[in-house]
Amino acid sequence: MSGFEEREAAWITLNQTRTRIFSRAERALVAAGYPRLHWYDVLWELERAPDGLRPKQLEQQFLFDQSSFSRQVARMAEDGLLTRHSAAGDGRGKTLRITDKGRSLRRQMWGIYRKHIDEGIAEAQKSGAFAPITRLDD
Amino acid sequence: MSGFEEREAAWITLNQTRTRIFSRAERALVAAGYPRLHWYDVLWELERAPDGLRPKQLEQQFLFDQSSFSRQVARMAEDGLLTRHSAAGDGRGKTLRITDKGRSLRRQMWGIYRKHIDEGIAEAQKSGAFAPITRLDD
DNA sequence: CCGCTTTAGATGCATTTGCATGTTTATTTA
DNA sequence: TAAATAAACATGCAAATGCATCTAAAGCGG
Repeated sequence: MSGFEEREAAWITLNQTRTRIFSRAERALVAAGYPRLHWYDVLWELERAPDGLRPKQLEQQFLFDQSSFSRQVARMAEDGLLTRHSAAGDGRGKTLRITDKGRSLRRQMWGIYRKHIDEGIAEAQKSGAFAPITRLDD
Repeated sequence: MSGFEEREAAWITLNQTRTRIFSRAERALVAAGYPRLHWYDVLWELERAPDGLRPKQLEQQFLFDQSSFSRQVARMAEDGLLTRHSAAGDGRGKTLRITDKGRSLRRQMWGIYRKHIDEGIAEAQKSGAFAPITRLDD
């Protein structure tokens, strides 16, 4: 019953659901003049980390490409959304901290993002998209 | 019980699971000298469509950007993975068809892709990642 | 049949990505 | 502890992306 084909069916619905929600949310954010979701994700993690985070930690968590992320962080710093101090006790690294502007932007983006999450997940439930996943669970 | 916070928790695990599987599969594919997964997706849809598909259909299904997809198709055609005939009965459009080379490549990629799907979904089950989704289901 | 609007797809151009590599600092090993 | 190796970011460059726009073919109202 829990053969490979069910795992693949689960993957397909999982992927479709995530793509649908992600695309809609991004379109809505861009249409409203906000940055994209990978910026949001960084702001959110930094907001939850009072002592800041090292770029390396975020790269690994989000599986970002190191060099792309390095430049993304630079752009976010230029926009005043975060700061880069040199890391205490490690002369190679940086410590990233969110700014008030970053916190404020994240909150505004969340209003839009959340709406699409709620709609998209509800929609997926209704269409039974998660059934294969649920079945895998028992 | 089925409040908004559970939907958001479902979204987070959904997204993490898909990112993990996707990234690992892509890395493995690139490391093995194969194209990325958005090429795979196109090959797969074309393989299941004996009469071919219009680019517009694929764009909408995958929520690809139109211009990016137009060029992706051009690259795939250059590589001999698909053909572009002018569409019967519509002078504006094209009909995309997979080639034998495309079919063969898709099958090879599937060997790698499938492994990561199975491992990733199994891993997500074990860690209880789908519990929030399951709970939303009743 | 003729403009007017819409649709399918391509393309110019600026931005972003990702691989490879560079630079600096930390860590390990001989 | 000096030399070799590894780790954390940054950067050069070629390729990919995405927005705006273009072209050509349908579709449509008169």
